[in-house]
Amino acid sequence: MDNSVKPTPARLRALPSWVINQAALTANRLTDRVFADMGSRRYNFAMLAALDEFGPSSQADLGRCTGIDRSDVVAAVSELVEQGYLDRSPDPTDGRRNIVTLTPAGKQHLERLDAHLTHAQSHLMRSLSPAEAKTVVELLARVLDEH
Amino acid sequence: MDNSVKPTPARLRALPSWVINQAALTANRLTDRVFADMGSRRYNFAMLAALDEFGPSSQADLGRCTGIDRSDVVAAVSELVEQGYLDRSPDPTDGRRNIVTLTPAGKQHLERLDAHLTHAQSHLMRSLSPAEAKTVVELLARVLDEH
DNA sequence: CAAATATCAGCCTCACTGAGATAT
DNA sequence: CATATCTCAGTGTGGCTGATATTT
Repeated sequence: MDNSVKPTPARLRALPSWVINQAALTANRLTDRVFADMGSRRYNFAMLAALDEFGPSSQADLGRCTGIDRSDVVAAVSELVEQGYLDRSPDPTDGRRNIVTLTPAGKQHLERLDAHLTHAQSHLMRSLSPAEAKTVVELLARVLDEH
Repeated sequence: MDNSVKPTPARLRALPSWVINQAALTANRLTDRVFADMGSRRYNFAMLAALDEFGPSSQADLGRCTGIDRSDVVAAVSELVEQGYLDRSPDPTDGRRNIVTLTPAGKQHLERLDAHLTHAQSHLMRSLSPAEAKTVVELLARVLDEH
């Protein structure tokens, strides 16, 4: 055994799954701090973003388009309703559903979060050119589309 | 509210942290299943890979080069010792340290894991050309180097 | 009847913190 | 004395499962 400083093992560095996971850890550390500073969470932001883009939706739809589990959607929506950022009411045309709606305060909160998040992204990707950052997003998006 | 199938919100699709995190979830689902099938875990593989590449090491060194927390290294090494894949013995030259060594069975196990992992990687990245997959790994590696 | 929705209770792993005992 | 290592106990979250009640 020697005492020299050791780099990341080559077997790990060459493994897409490992590199992607380490990058996700770094990304989550940065963004979760932003969310915590603003009294929110990743899932909450995803709910707000979906409702802003698609308008009032059922919880099941919210879960499907964000990839968040049905059970976690319940918790995130409940928290956002308590904070006054969402309204939740039964769907008059389908008794199984709730209709979730973005409030004006929710829209404001979304924009605040978005601004801070944008800043965190450029910090995260600061070692890449804008074109390279775009490449990463596009290639990973293609990976996601196939799974 | 409409009932059409909704895609991922644009605000999320454009967020590097979100895309990277979703890719990591996909990658971890695939690899963790491989590990589970072979009675192992991500952290265990990282320990084996580091010891194979650098030779006998202290637990602190293992944690540093893999990015795994000191406390989780203890657990992973203990499990691997129980399975007969590692030896752990006190460092005669430094009473604070353990020297962790890969056993022949551990080396064998590493190679088995590696083979199955390689297969899982090509499944994960199947929508990208080899060159594109390499690009993703290289760009994300640069992101990691800066954090 | 089968399928979809919302909710709840609980699980497991990962990532991490803090503190202690020991050694340098 | 300050620093480094190993260990243990415990925390929090994220992601997920299973069951239930209700409705379509």
